[in-house]
Amino acid sequence: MARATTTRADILDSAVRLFAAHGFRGTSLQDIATDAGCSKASLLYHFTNKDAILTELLAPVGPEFAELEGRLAGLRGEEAARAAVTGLVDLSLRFRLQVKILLQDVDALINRPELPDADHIVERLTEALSGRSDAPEVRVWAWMAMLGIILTSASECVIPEETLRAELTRGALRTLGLPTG
Amino acid sequence: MARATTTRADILDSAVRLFAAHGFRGTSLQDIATDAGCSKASLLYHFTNKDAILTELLAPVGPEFAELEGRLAGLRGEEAARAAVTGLVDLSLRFRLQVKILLQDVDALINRPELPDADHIVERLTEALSGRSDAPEVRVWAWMAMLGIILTSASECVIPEETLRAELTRGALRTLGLPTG
DNA sequence: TCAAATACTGGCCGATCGGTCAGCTATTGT
DNA sequence: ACAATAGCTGACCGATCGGCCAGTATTTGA
Repeated sequence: MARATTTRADILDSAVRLFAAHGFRGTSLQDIATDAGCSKASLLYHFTNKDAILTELLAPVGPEFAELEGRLAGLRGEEAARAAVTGLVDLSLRFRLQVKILLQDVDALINRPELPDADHIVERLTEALSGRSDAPEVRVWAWMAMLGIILTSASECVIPEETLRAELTRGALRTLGLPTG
Repeated sequence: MARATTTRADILDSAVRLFAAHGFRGTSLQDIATDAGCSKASLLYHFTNKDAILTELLAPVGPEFAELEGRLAGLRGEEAARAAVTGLVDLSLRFRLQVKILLQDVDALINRPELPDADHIVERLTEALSGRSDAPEVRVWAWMAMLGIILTSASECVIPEETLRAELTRGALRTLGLPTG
């Protein structure tokens, strides 16, 4: 076997960063190839097509979620909520670039000059963020919120991993009304 | 002036629906023209380019937000939070297709088979959704959450306007820990 | 009645997209 | 030493994209 000067791993590394930065549709095969230092044709030697690259990037997330669900299956109440927070923060940190991909196109649109800086209004909402709800909308709410945390943290990679993990866990627990132990 | 058989309003109506359904990048000028029943060249007679269509669609949102901010400027505490909820729900309903545009690409990616159905995990998070935080992440959190509400409600347009408005307002107030009076 | 202006269109353009293919190169096992 | 093969590439393909333009039809005000 000839030495692989440009490996699959290099391609995946370039792809996940570019997808996270410019979105899936906003990243061309040529962009990835240039970043990885190889030709576009080399990409399609290692992967059947562009979509297969994204598929491989997202593939590990599914089983990890399934495993977390399994760990939560036997738990109830506060213990379950605490384990869910810990597990989700851990997953979000390990797959933070993947999560960023999901939010990239939102980023691109939300930063358009026609749209307002929503901070001032949201500030007032968060002044008294609390309450309880089992309405179906809130599940989407909570899911998007978790993604929102990662969106913020993903661009602050200078923060040490462990510090970030502790901060996120503490913030999530506090927001859920659980003791931050 | 010749009679406008295909007006600017028709084009904008087609565009906002298609952008909301398939995203900005996922909608071509030809798609819009076909839906509006005119030629692609006619689009570019009424609008300087594709981006100008999106710009015009998003344009009214900014001033409305600014006006809401002005109304909130003199308020404090619970009164401010309540007015913010009412105003945001109202804005979200009036511009629900615009908001859907922002979330469309998230939709496309989040429904990939490699990704898990996050409902089971999020269920446990929402079991005890409460708490309080003034961390900077939470502003993004709250903003994404508000978008999440709309994402859910936008696909349920069969619900009467007033019912939806009341439900959203009540849910938001309850989640903020304010009396739903 | 008739130029002027508006509304609109088919056809075309260059650029870029994802993807294919024949062939080159370097390393491998024998 | 030498096929075999993995890794990689330049060149090219058809499709599609946003955008341009000359030209046509319709309605207008004078």
